[in-house]
Amino acid sequence: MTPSQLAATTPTKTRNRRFDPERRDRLIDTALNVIAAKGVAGATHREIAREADVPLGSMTYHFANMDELLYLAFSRFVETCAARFDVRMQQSQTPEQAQEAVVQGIVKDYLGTSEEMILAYELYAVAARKPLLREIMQQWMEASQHSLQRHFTADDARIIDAFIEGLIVHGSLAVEPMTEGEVRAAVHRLTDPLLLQRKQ
Amino acid sequence: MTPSQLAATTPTKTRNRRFDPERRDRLIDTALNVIAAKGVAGATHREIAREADVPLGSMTYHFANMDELLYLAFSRFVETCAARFDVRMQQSQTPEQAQEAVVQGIVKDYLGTSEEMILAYELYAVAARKPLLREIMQQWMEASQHSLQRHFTADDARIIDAFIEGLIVHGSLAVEPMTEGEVRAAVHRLTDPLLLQRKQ
Amino acid sequence: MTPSQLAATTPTKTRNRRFDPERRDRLIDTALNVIAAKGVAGATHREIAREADVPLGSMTYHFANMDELLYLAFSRFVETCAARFDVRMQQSQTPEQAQEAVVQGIVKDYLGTSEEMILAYELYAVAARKPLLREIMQQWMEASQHSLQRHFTADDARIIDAFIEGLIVHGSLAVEPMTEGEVRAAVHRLTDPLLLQRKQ
Amino acid sequence: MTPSQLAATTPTKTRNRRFDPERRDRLIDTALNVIAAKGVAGATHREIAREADVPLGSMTYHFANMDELLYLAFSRFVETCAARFDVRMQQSQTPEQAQEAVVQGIVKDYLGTSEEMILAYELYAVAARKPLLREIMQQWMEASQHSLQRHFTADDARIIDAFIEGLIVHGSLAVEPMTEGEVRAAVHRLTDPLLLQRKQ
DNA sequence: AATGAATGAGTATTCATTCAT
DNA sequence: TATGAATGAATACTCATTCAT
Repeated sequence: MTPSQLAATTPTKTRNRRFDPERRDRLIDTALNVIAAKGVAGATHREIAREADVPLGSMTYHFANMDELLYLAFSRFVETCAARFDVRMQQSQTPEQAQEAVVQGIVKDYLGTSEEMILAYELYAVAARKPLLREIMQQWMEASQHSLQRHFTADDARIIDAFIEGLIVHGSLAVEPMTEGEVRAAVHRLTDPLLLQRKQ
Repeated sequence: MTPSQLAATTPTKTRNRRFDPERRDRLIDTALNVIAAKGVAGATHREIAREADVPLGSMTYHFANMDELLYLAFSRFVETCAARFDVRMQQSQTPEQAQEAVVQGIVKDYLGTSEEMILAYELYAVAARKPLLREIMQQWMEASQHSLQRHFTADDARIIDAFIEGLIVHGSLAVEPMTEGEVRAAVHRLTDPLLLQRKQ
Repeated sequence: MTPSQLAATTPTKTRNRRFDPERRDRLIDTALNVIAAKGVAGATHREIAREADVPLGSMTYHFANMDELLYLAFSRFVETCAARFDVRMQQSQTPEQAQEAVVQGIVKDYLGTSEEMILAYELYAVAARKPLLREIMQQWMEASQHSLQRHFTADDARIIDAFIEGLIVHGSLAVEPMTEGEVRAAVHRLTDPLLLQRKQ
Repeated sequence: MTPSQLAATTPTKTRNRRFDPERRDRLIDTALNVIAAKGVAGATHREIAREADVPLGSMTYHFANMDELLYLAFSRFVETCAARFDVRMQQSQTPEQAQEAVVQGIVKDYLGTSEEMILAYELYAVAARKPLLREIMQQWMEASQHSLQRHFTADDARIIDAFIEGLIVHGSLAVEPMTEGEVRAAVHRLTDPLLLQRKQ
């Protein structure tokens, strides 16, 4: 067998890329992608390194251990989601716009892309077991309710937030996903009476 | 002292336990316990076998592979939950009793024991990735809505079911878990208007 | 989950077939098929039992161990091959017919079906390591040379037999398999001079 | 006695042998030895690692999977055999020397050492089933015929090569191995007529 | 600062064989 | 007599992490 033939069997080395200042950052994004694709269980150092085209040793150089990386990845995910929802709330002026923003938040941000939902479920599961990640989950809820409090009372915000949660879960795992119309009807049923007595 | 006598003196090694007709069934229960304790990722053949005090080879004798075991375990979990909820609904006579049964279902069956919640989250996460387990999730939803339809229209049942889902998730992962009073208030806010126009 | 759904996951039991007098015989044939399909290494009790639709316990009931089964299977294979070749030689009257019978034996019996060749290679490999199976190999050679001695001297028979062997191996593993014409030319080149001085 | 002194007294555990730059290469050789000793089926990661005094994890670090290792091992084997035969052919000047080189190649290189034959049989068997290894087999044949074409026409080379193959198989598996004299007689019977009309 | 090599613990799964029924 | 249940040893392979360079 000639050396060139041998090379076909062994993975080709495409590297020697020493300078890569944003690698750490890029690895966190890659980690999220891998979690979405294969779950937390499938998000191994090896898999993430391969996906990011980075040497394996680089993983533990940048992150003390997997838990740290998970923490960073899910933090970023939650921040992104929370910020996006806050923009929707912030841009709403009237109560009716706020209602519709909730509907759009559910339909556009979650029901559309299964990737977001998968990440959320992975976070639920892991948060139930690891306190560090549970904190992230709680920050998300607080941020979410904070956004809702731009238009609703604290108590109502909590209820609405829970409702959003439920609609998303149901909407994504049900045999036939909820339509935008169904989501809108559900949101209205809960929030219409609230609007009458809303925060002034 | 004959060898057999000697064996009697030696600390019982729990072996030679050849006949064990309900082992398969017991293993499914053990699997659920292990999933609750360590997650799907931690529910390995070894761990379940150790917990059930059964030789490792016994696992793959009884279950073709891990997915089959997961399927059986989560099926049992879902059946138990669905049956319990159906009893609550069935025992309710008036709409007001049905409302309260929903509240009790949330508070007693889920918020009380974190184990049930953890199992649910694990199921969400794994259902989002494996079609076989997604089916279970969907059967659960259908069963749940079927129970609710004893007292509510199909459309309302779907909304209420989603709301229950959200209250449970929020209730269990929030910094301070929801109290029974808060849950009751939330349920009433959604279902009170429904009762007026309810199924006759 | 209903029982019927569960059955889909667990292998269906198609049995309770107690009376099966030729089972042992059938198992030997099945073993040969499995060896041809998956090699000696892939011919496990489980695989053969599955292929023959027979309970696993039946394997060790009929055969003391795998070596015995291998012995019986390869014996049958060799007997079949040897008998077939002997018929070819026996039916040849003239030296020219014997020559052509050799050609046909190579082309029709081996080069055509890769299954026979695979079984032969598996036998070579295993015979080189296990004395019991080496005996079978030697019986085959003797039978083969005995058949050839109907038309050639003992010394020539041995040479011709080796040549047949080589043509078969080359013919079956080469990039482009030998054609019937090439085989005929090769056989003639070796045996034509022999015919002149042949056994009278 | 300090712990470190204690360690010095304990029998060397051959560990902490971190740096071993030619390990991969050595493992390929060890693999060949194990295949020769126990067959492809017996050439397990564990066995090869033990034989090479290397930790088990080292095997899958160096080779993506067993097939890759088999490929590399048999490639090396075939290269060695082919090179050795080519030297014999290259060193022959006259046709008569070439004839004798063929004889010596058979007798010295194969009939003498059963290890080489066993490796060849294992390769046949595995080549019949795995396309990747079949390629190796074909490269071997091509190399072999290329060497023969230093002295014979392409057509004759193919026939002679097949004949060599058969003589080796027969010679090694027969009840009483062929003698050098018998091999020489056989080779002469086939090649003498060829020499008269040989390549000029 | 960065990484290729290395490793021990662990993974699901397969297996020949035993044995109580 | 025949077999389903059982099991300990073994298999290929993956992994997070360590560490010498």
